[in-house]
Formats: sequence, structure tokens, C-alpha cells
Amino acid sequence: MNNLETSLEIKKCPRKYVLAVNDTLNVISGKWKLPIIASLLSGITRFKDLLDNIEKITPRMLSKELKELEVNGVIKRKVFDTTPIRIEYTLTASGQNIVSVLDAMVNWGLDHRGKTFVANDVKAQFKAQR
Amino acid sequence: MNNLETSLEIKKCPRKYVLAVNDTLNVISGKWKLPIIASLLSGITRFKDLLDNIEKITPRMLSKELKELEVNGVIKRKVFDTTPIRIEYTLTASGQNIVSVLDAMVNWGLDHRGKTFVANDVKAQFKAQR
DNA sequence: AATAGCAGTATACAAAAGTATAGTAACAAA
DNA sequence: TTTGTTACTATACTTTTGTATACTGCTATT
Repeated sequence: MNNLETSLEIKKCPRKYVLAVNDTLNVISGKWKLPIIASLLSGITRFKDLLDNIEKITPRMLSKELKELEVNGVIKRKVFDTTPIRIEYTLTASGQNIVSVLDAMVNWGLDHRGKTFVANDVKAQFKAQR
Repeated sequence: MNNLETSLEIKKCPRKYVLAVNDTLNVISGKWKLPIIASLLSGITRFKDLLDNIEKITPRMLSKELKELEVNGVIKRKVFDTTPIRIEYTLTASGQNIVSVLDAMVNWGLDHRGKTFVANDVKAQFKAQR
């Protein structure tokens, strides 16, 4: 049984579907996971650089989130035994593929905003003018 | 400027990209939004039926989440002036389109699980055998 | 008149997620 | 020897999210 068949099976069963979606949702939800993944995608690999690049994140949060992403198989942590020690965080193959999910989200978000809020903005402007 | 162009623009700018993804993420994150959307997709429309269909949700949470989804333009609430009063919640066009996002999440989730955890399971079994 | 169904609301509480602030350990350079 | 850099950890706190339990207002049925 391959993933295509599996996903077709799952789409027939609302309960399993929700569970499967939730697995993915848990990997990317929270305040900092997305900024971290985006930073890694842009080639930033080191703790300090991530700290500097992601506005307002604290070392505690960065450390916590990196651990979670590692446990979830989204990133890998490599220790370089140089002096001073150097540690690199990079996306796994799966981690890179998650861009497909993020792109789906951007596309839906823009389309949705187009349908929903442009109409509202026009209404708001119309009201404001009178 | 259409959505395709806009999304290409956004994909070049990590900060905007994160914001756009977050918009969508906020619509579906939390413990109950997905079960609610799945129930609506399966044709359940009434408060009581949603309460019965979604395991362990309280009326407070259902009410709160339905309001949020309505404000976000994902569902609409129709009041039928019959006796007794009847209220139907249904997905908007955008709400239905969100399935594209959920499908992307199922697909990534299955693929990721295939790559990551099957390997781990094999390792665990190997260890357990010796 | 009492009971039940529908569509919720009110209040108080518990748990999870995130923040603020300070500190550690290992080394290296001035 | 003090200062700086990297990669974090520790403790205490606040905010957000979700839970438990009870209640309301309306109508219909028995």
C-alpha cells in the first residue's frame, strides 16, 4: 500500500483524516516554528544567527522549538568538533518538503483574503465616505 | 495584480511569506477547528448535531469556535425563522477550498511519516530483538 | 403544570504556551 | 586576567487556551 492509496483511504474516514492533518498541524503550529523554518530555508544555520534573525525570540524558546523540530524529524542538528564548537541546524528532506504545505497555505490565504476582506474593505470605505 | 503574481512576490520575501502563512494557520489552529470543519464538510449543520458528533467538545467551546470561524469568513450562520428556530452552519466557498490546504497537510504528513518513523520503527524492532 | 429539546451563555478554574531575566560552560583574544 | 563569543539552561512569572459545571430563554409536547 503506497501513500497515494493511503491518503485516499484516509480521505474517506473523517476521524482518520482529522488525525492525519493534526499530525502535520502540530509540526508547524505555535508562535515560532514558522519563522524558524523560514530562516533555515533562507540558509541560516546557527543558533546565534537564528536568534539575531528572528525578532524577539528568546534563547529559551529557540532552544525548545529546535528540539521539538528535531524530534519531529523536520531538522537535524550537526555538531562540528572545531574550536570553538560549531553547531549547524538544517532542514531534513521532509523539512524541505513542508514548503508544499506552506505554499498551499499562502495560496489559500491570498484567495480567501481576496474573496472575504476586499469586500469588507470596500464596504468599510463606502461607509466611511458617507 | 492577481493572486499568482502576489504569491510569487510573497515567496521572495520571507517576512511577508511568514505573515501570509500565519494568517491561514490561525484559521485552522486550536484543538477544535479541524473537527468542526470536518463535520461541516460531512454535511452536519446544526449546533446540537455538531455537539453530538464532535467527541468531548463543550457547548462553550463549540460556540466560541463557530463565532471565530464566522468572523474569519470560513463559515456562515443562517437563522431559519421557523418554530422551533433552526440555525444552520455551513462552509463558505473559501471554507470549502480550505480542503486544498488540508490535503496538502495529509500528503506531507504521510510522506513524512513514511520517511521518518518507519525507519525509527525498524530500528526499535531491531533493538528489541537482540 | 411539568418536562424536554434547541441554541446557546456565565462563572470559575486548570493546563499549556510563551516571556523576562539571569546565569552557565567552554574556549579565545586583548 | 578580564572581556567576549557561542550555545545554550534555570527559575519564576504572565498570557492564552481549554475545561467543568451550571444555567437561561424560547417553544412544543404530554
